[in-house]
Amino acid sequence: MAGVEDTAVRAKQIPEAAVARLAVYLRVLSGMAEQGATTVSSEELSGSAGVNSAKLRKDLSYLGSYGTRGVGYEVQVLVSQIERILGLTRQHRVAVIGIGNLGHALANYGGFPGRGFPVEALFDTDPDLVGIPVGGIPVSHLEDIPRICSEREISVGIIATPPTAAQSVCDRLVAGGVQCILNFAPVVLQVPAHVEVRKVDLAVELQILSFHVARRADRAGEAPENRGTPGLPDAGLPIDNGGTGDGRNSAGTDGGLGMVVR
Amino acid sequence: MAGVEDTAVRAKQIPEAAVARLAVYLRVLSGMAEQGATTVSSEELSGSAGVNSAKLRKDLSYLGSYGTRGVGYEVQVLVSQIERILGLTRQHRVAVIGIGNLGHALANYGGFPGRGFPVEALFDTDPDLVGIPVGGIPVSHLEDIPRICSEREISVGIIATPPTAAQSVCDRLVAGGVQCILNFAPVVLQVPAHVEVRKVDLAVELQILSFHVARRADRAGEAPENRGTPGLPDAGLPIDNGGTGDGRNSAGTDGGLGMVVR
DNA sequence: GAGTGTGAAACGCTTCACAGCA
DNA sequence: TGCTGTGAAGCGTTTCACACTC
Repeated sequence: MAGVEDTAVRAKQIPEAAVARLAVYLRVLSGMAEQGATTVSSEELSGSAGVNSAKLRKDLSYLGSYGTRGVGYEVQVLVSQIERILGLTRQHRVAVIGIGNLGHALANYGGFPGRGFPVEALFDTDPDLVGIPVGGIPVSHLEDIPRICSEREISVGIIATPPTAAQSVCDRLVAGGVQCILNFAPVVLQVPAHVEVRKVDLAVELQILSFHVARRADRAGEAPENRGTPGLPDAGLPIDNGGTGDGRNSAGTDGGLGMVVR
Repeated sequence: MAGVEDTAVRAKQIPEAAVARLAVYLRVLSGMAEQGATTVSSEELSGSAGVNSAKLRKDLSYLGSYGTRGVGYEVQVLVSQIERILGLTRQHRVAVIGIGNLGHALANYGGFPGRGFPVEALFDTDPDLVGIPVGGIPVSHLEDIPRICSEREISVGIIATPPTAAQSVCDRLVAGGVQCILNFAPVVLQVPAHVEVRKVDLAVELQILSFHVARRADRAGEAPENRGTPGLPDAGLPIDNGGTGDGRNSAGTDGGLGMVVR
């Protein structure tokens, strides 16, 4: 597989972490361009993007050398180069599966970020929804996922169903030729190697935050800087973990964020 | 800051990456417990969580030694230990700011994942919304964020507003004593050091996926396995961890999902 | 002088492989 | 025998510091 001959040799294998940041730089740069800026320094751009300048320069260096020493970078040039690397010069048709609260929000975008991610198909199981247009696109049934995705050349699937439905939806997306999946359901999806999955998990995010609060509380012994408001350590009630049972969730209808609660 | 700080006295300093996975293990374990499982091996648990067993064992070792050689781990014990480490034994009151599509979805949870994250306040600027209850809680005006958060002892703020409002909302949350912020708006927030921020950015996620598709297309020169009709190697095995309640989420549109578009 | 581009050091996370205990 | 717990090796990412260019 070596092949590397593609584009001029430059496939240097950009670190995954850098790819995520490039997307952020792109947004900041677009904002700057809109306000008329034509050049930026690494210091300036990194400040707005929330990283340090060394990291920013390293990241940009993966694109090639597009800066001018003593001056900075040309905003337009960076925008184009980042779009090129991220593959944003072509369209990626999107399908949203699970038209609950979250799915609705996604479908209503109409067309995603600037350019590049038009929503072209919606799916749900609910008979009351099938056939009805949401954000201009009629909702289809889950069973038609393979056919429709194939016909419309969908390349990205966004799963916003309850967790129990997620794997089967995923399988159908794969059968329909979808290569990328953004999964909002709290389940670890099983996919063939050629499919890329990214997961967004609200519960996990909240729990990570919780961890940090807890850590902070521990070492709060003598934190000098406090913010005026009291705060109260709030001892916290134990939530009786004993029971554990929590069971919840079942599949709802609303295909929504994954938690079911009700 | 280079300083050594009080070198870890008690805290073994669990790697950030491990913390995120612990939350996943917790969900899987809760599901197993619900189905009556009392013990698991690292092989089993890691399989369901989508990681390899060595990593799982290493992660669990940060909690202490709770396994039994030759046997495995007791599900209940792991659940309790992970909850302890993640600080889930106490409540973290949540406020949602920006009641658009996404905000609504979040507010309607009613109470978050299983236990621990009750939504106690909602905010928006829209006069038509202020005063109206959503998911049982009346919407308040952004101006009251500091007072209300302080009164209700909110510790987590979820920002689901349009990007332009995000920083000012953030400042008010900080003024109200909020320590953790989950940001759905596509902006890099500026916060004091004692506040923890996590960001969920739909646009970035899609662009990362786009990058991978592009890379893949490049080296598709002679990929033997193509997707013809992918038949799927059958991925499906039962994961069924589904059950546990937790949740998920994300994105919002109007409120912010983040992409700006032009 | 100002600011980029980058090798090399430092750091943190992951993987390996095996000792140790039930 | 079976599986956990963990030191140590391996790797990817971040940071440093400075040569180089405008």
